[in-house]
Formats: sequence, C-alpha cells, structure tokens
Amino acid sequence: MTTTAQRGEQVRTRLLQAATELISERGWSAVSTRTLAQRAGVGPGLVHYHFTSLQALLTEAATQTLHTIAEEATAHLAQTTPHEGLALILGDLDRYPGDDPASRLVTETYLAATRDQDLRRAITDVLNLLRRHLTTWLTANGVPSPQATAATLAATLDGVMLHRALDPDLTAPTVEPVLRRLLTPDDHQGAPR
Amino acid sequence: MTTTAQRGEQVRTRLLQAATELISERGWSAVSTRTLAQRAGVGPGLVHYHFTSLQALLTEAATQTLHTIAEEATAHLAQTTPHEGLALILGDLDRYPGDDPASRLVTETYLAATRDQDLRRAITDVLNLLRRHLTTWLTANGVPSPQATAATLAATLDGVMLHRALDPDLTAPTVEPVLRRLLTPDDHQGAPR
DNA sequence: GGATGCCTTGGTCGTTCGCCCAATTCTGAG
DNA sequence: CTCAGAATTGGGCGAACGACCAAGGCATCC
Repeated sequence: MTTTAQRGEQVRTRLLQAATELISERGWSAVSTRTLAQRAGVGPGLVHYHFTSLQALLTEAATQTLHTIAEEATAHLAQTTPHEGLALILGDLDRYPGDDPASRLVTETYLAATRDQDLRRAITDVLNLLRRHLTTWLTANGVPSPQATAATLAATLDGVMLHRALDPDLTAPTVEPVLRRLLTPDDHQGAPR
Repeated sequence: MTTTAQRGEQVRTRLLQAATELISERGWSAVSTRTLAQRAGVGPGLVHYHFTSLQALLTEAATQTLHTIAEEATAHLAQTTPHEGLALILGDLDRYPGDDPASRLVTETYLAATRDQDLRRAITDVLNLLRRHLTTWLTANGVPSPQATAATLAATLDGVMLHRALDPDLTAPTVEPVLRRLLTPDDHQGAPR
C-alpha cells in the first residue's frame, strides 16, 4: 500500500478529469497548464511532471473520455431491434442538456485531431470501434448495407450533438421519427431511376 | 472615386478573408491579431482600426462565409426531387477534400458560438435560414414532417463534414444510398409498434 | 536512523498575446 | 499649392502562455 504512489496516481487522474472539463468549457487550444493545475487543485509544475507535454495530457484525456462514451452508447444495443436501439441511443443523447460538456468535448476533439497526427490516430480508432459496434448491431437485424449505414448514423449522431448546442429543441422526439425513414416520400410517388 | 477609401475597404476585405483561412487552419481561439495582419499583408495595428475587437472580426468573417455556404448549398434545390437534390447537395460536399477549410470553418464556428452570445445569435440565424430552405424544398416534394426532416438532414450534413475530416472515404457514394432509406429494414420484417 | 527514491512546490525564462497610440504617409477638397 | 482627415505604421503596455528546474517533503527500504 504505497500511499505516495497512490496519491501520485490520484493527481494524474484529477488532471485528466480537469482536462476534459476545460476542453469543453474553453476549447482545446484555450486550455493552459495553469488553469488546468488550478482546476485540479495542484501546483502548476505537476502538469509537466506527470505528462510529457500539455498536448499529451489533452490527448490522453480526450481519447479516454471518448472511448468511454462510445462504449456506453452502444453497450445495451445487442438485443434490440433497430427502432428500439435508435430510441435507446437518442434517449441517452437527450440526457445531456443543450450545451453539455460531453458533446462539446467530442467536437473539440474531432477538430483538434485534424491538426495533430497522434490524436488523429487515437480518435480514428475510437470512431472505428463505434462504427464496428453499430455495424454488428445493424447486421444482426438485417439492415441493408450495414457498414455504410453505421458510418452515416455515427455522423448523424455527432451532427445532432453539434446542432443541439445551437438549438436545444433538437431532441429525440424531433429526430427519432425522421431517422426511421429519412427522406423517403410516400411510396405512391414512384421513385426515379 | 475615392481611392483611399476604396483601399481601406480592400484591406477590410483582406482581413476578413485572412480570418476565414486562419480559423480553419489553426482554430477559432488560436487566431491572433499578428498572424491575421501578416496573412493579410498589413500592419498589426490595422486590425483594431477596422474592427472594434478581434472577436468582432472573427464573428463577421465567419457569419459572412457561413451565409454564403448555406445559400450556395441550397441554391439549385428548388426544381429537384428529394433524391436528385440529395445527390446535388452531397456532390457539392464532395468537391471539398477530406480536411477542407470550409468544413472546418463551419465546425469551428459552431463551437465558438456556444461560448459567444453575439456569434451564437448570428449563426442561429444562418442555421434557421438553411433549415427554412430545406423545409420549403421538402414540403414541395411531399416528404412527411418536413420541418423535423430538414433539421435532421442539416445536422447529418454537418456530421458527415465532421467525420470526413477523420475519414476521407466518407463520401457521397457511401452516404447517399443510406440517406435514402435510413434505418428502414426490409418491409417483410414487420416493424414493431 | 540514515539513505533512496518518488512526489510536490513555487518560481523563472523567453515568447506571445490583445489592445492601444503617437507618429507618419497619403489623398482628395478648397 | 495647401491642408484637413482618413489610412497606416511600428512599437509599447501589462498579462498570460508552455516549458523547465532547483529545492524541499515524505514514505519506504537497508
């Protein structure tokens, strides 16, 4: 029971937690070592003791948090039909208020990933994990072209998160019925081609 | 023909242009007055001569650019069927490479809008304009619940932009067939409820 | 009980930030 | 030709930035 080493690990965890909060609140490139240390309740020098750089800290915090979100979102999908599962996912999404920290963190991380190779690799892995879970679920339910559908659905969910930051009314009751049969007019119209 | 006043207006325009470029390249909160002036080829002091603050400059540049994008995306939609129009929009989206400046600008602006009231109002106006155009188009084509569909479609398009920054393969050929009948399993399955 | 690590503190270094302003250049009106 | 005024320059202000480091705890092992 090495108390000192445990405390060190606690500080590391608190720094990661503070990073996820501050990325959401201020934006990726506006997180500084000093505000980070203050939020975590530690000295400014500890940031560069536990992590090689500020970017490394942010990358680890964001990757970890996004991984958790992706797993939670798809955790209970296995035994549901597409419509049930859709309601489940959108319900989870609605638990967050309009400008919630988690949504902003996702978007901030996506943007930062386009400018940082290490982060990009890490986030692409998480995105592929999410897509794989969705694909498995859709395949088991006989949805056509499950891979493309999973990729599009993942993009739509993130898009809804993004737009909800501007329009809090974009919740499940609005989105759910649309996602069931998006852009499919009544059949008597006679689709072209 | 006041040459000096015209030159002043040109500098203002160049500053706005430089702002849109730098927001995409470095991110909203990483644009500084000095890099901005250097990109525009003018002295650092001119930023605060033509604009009241750096934020005001960025807000004006982003709002103006997003307005243009929204108008262009919906310009030729009027006389198309939903499937034709969808192909048109997605084709426009594909003209940009994976990590194109326009996409990043949109996302950067959305995020910045959650932290700046003035920007938020301006961007909400643009988003509502885009939704209104889509709603009109969908209504004319008999698509059910056109308002909700327009809101969801707008979110999906932005989500695709966001994901394409990480996955350049998420292009029209992948997305288009899915958006036609999203999440609708073959009818012989017997949808619940 | 002294020595050996890990953890933590608090400060310094050089750089860059947004904003401001005195001084200078230039131009169109009288 | 003169001059008022708009446009522009370049430097200065205090503050905050990322990174770094000497110095000091403090628990754990010989």
